[in-house]
Amino acid sequence: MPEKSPTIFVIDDDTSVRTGLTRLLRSAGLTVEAFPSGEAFLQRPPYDGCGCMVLDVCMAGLSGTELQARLAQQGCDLPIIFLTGHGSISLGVGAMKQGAADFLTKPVDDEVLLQTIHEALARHASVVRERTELGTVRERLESLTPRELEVLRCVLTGALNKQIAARLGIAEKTVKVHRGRVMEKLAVTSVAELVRVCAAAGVARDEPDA
Amino acid sequence: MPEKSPTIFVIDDDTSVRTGLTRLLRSAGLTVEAFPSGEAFLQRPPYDGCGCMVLDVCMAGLSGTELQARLAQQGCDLPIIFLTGHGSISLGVGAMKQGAADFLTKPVDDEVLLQTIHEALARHASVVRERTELGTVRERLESLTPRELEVLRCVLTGALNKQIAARLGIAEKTVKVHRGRVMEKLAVTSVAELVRVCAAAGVARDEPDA
DNA sequence: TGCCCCCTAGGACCAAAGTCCAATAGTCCG
DNA sequence: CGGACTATTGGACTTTGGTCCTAGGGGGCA
Repeated sequence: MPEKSPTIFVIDDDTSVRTGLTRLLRSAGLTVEAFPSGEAFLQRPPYDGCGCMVLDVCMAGLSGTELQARLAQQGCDLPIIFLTGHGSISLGVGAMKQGAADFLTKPVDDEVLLQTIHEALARHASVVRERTELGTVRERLESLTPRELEVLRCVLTGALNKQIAARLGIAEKTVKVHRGRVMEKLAVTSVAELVRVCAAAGVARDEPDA
Repeated sequence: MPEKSPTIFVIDDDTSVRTGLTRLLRSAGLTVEAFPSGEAFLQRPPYDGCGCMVLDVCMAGLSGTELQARLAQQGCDLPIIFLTGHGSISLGVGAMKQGAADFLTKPVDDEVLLQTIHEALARHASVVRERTELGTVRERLESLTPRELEVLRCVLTGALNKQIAARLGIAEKTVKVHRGRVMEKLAVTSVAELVRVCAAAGVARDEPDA
């Protein structure tokens, strides 16, 4: 199936700006959802697809940067393009330090905005892809029993089965069984693959000493 | 031995600013080198230790952002803190997008600058550490013969010795020999370690099909 | 020409990993 | 109480991986 088309979330408390932006982006073939405030956006069920946000810095209630902080804290990875009427350098630089995709001043040139959005979408597409793959691996990792996870951690250190057995106080035979199940559950066929998927998923390996 | 103390490179075409900054930073216990222009800094032998740059945006000759681009292109990873008298939002945001550590407006508060520098140094220290480790691995990788490298790439895919032998058209025995030498030269004792160091050094693995 | 490095590889083994079948025991849940 | 799941292990093998020692052929270099 084709990927779901990316969605642009426009958030601005000025109705005319909102409708103007929405019209512009829709006419460029983009899917748009517009909100009059950060609070309104937060009401929305979390979006986990590809997309980006176009966010006014200065709004009543939650400011743009406050919303940015809130979203970051929630683990939302949508790239944020800020728009501002009367911003300052430090505001812009601060937003960028917090991970904003860009920070544009109003009135913004239509072409520049579209260009910026497309760059953000392109970068975000790969972020989403990676996140999705990571999800699969995480799911598989969670199907491991505690013992299997222990064995996995040892395997990641490069320990031999007999060393693992000694560390866990069980027979080498048992280690082999767990190890086999780990490979099966994680759907890998070699230690090389195993190390890679675990590295991607951030599985800590046991410290080899102790 | 203790790490060499980090060096701050101050670049500003205004002599009084330069001496002022130098004095401030030295009194804070930092090592400083000051230059009147980007060109002057580029004359200097490349610095590969930990440090950071404090760079005026607007200078005759190479501008701050031009120097930033030049350094990035040369692979210099020193964090850059920009200082500007009359900057614009887009200038600041652009510098940040290009990877600047921060972008401060003059007159800059002494405390803020020192704080910013210390943050940059802290982050750069780990970058340097990582770069150093990477260098060791790269060196070892270069000591591999072409054939050993081929075998390594196959091993990273998780292929069995016999599969590697088939793909390279040699005896399994020979694969073992190469493989053993690879492990020795890279100073690792397990496939798990091998995969990790190669991932860190960005060794591409062979495509398993073909 | 002689030396060194690289690639090759066989023989002889040993250690490690993985597999199939079978079995015991504890825990948790309906 | 009877499954379902987990953890554990034994036996019996097969396959793989890795290490000695030995050794020939090709290429580059002093």
